[in-house]
Amino acid sequence: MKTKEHKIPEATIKRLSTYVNYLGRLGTDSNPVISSEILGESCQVSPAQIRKDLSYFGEFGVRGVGYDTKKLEAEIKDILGINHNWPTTVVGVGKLGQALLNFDFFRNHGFRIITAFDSDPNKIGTEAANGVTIQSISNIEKCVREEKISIGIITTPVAAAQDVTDKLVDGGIKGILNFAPIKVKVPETVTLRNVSITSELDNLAYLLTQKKR
Amino acid sequence: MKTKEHKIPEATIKRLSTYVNYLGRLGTDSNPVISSEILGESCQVSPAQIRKDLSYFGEFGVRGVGYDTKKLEAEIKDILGINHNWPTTVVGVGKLGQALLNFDFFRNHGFRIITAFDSDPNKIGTEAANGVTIQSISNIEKCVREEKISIGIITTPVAAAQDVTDKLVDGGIKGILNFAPIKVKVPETVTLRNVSITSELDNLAYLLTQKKR
DNA sequence: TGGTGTGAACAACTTCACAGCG
DNA sequence: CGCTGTGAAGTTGTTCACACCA
Repeated sequence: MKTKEHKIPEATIKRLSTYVNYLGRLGTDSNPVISSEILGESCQVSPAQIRKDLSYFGEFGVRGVGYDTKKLEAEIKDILGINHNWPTTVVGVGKLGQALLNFDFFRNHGFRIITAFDSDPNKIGTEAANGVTIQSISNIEKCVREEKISIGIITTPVAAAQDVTDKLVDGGIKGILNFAPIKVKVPETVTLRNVSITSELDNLAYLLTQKKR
Repeated sequence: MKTKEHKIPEATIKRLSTYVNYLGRLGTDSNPVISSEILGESCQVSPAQIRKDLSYFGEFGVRGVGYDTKKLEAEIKDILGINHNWPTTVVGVGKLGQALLNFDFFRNHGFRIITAFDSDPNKIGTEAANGVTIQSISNIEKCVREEKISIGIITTPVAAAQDVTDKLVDGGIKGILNFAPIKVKVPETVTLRNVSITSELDNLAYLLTQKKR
């Protein structure tokens, strides 16, 4: 993979994720080769956009033919870095946390959930899912450091979000995916992404309101 | 509210959601007025961006002073259309569906969850949360039509997603928020938003990989 | 004086159109 | 011939800088 010097649009990364997701679901035997047109139809992206997205990272296709399905999937996984095994933790074992802990996706996409944390004494010590035992929030820093956990997923209530963020950071976490509907603060060295379910709903409400007017 | 003719960037809507979220959490008594600079700090958005975002919809501030906190919150809610009571349903009562059913956010933001659907006979007829009873997937079309449900939230596995989408559409649904990691298809008349948790994780993996290289 | 509102400059992203090559 | 790869054109979104006004 030859990464070119250009800055890559964030939207491109998002789409690469869509592509690899679709390619993975495709029966590779029946579809050994795929064109940007066909892939674009499934992913609802224009063929030109797909080719441009891929061109940031190299030349993966064959002119006049298309892309080798299996090879393309592997290339994109390599680009995204989801062929590693990122040691991951989930902080906050409410319903959303449990949903993530049971989410098949992780196993297939290079994330290995090592541990989970919660503040509820009734949950601590019990098994959350797949052999993952719930530990006390107060162990976060120590555990993140010792187990060399790279990624922390925050699914706590708003009130606890900044506190557990700080603990993860103190333990030396590399990246955080935050589901709590508040923008937590992290030092420059830590990569942060906020997922805002609320803003998705607000956006939907806006679009529906527009249609009415 | 005077909506101007300009097309509004989607990113603007996303930010408005952030602003209103923050304003709602603010003690309005202690902060009757807020400037774009202060608001921007909390929301991690530039002051100019905030003023531009708001300017698409009208003039809400006072020069030399700032914005009336409470009034601004109300204005943005009006813009987004989250001061209505959108009749909403959740399809798929797994862990994620349960998380949403118990999510306080809905009550405060103009979404009223009326019903929930699942295919599991053991769940049908039981109470999911807050007086919401789980019904069979086969009732979707009839129920959506009779209860005039506007918004459907899909939290089923991938395999069921398109099928329940079609049922919602047949019932006359207005908008869909899809959490299943597949791009479902809807007619032009239905507003669709896909939330991709997987792509958020992929994006985080990408950013971490970049940092390493 | 101080913070808003906004046209104009700038930057980022997408689409187009076609050259290039199997 | 057909589909990729890619500069160039077009479009969309953000930042700047300052007029404006309580």
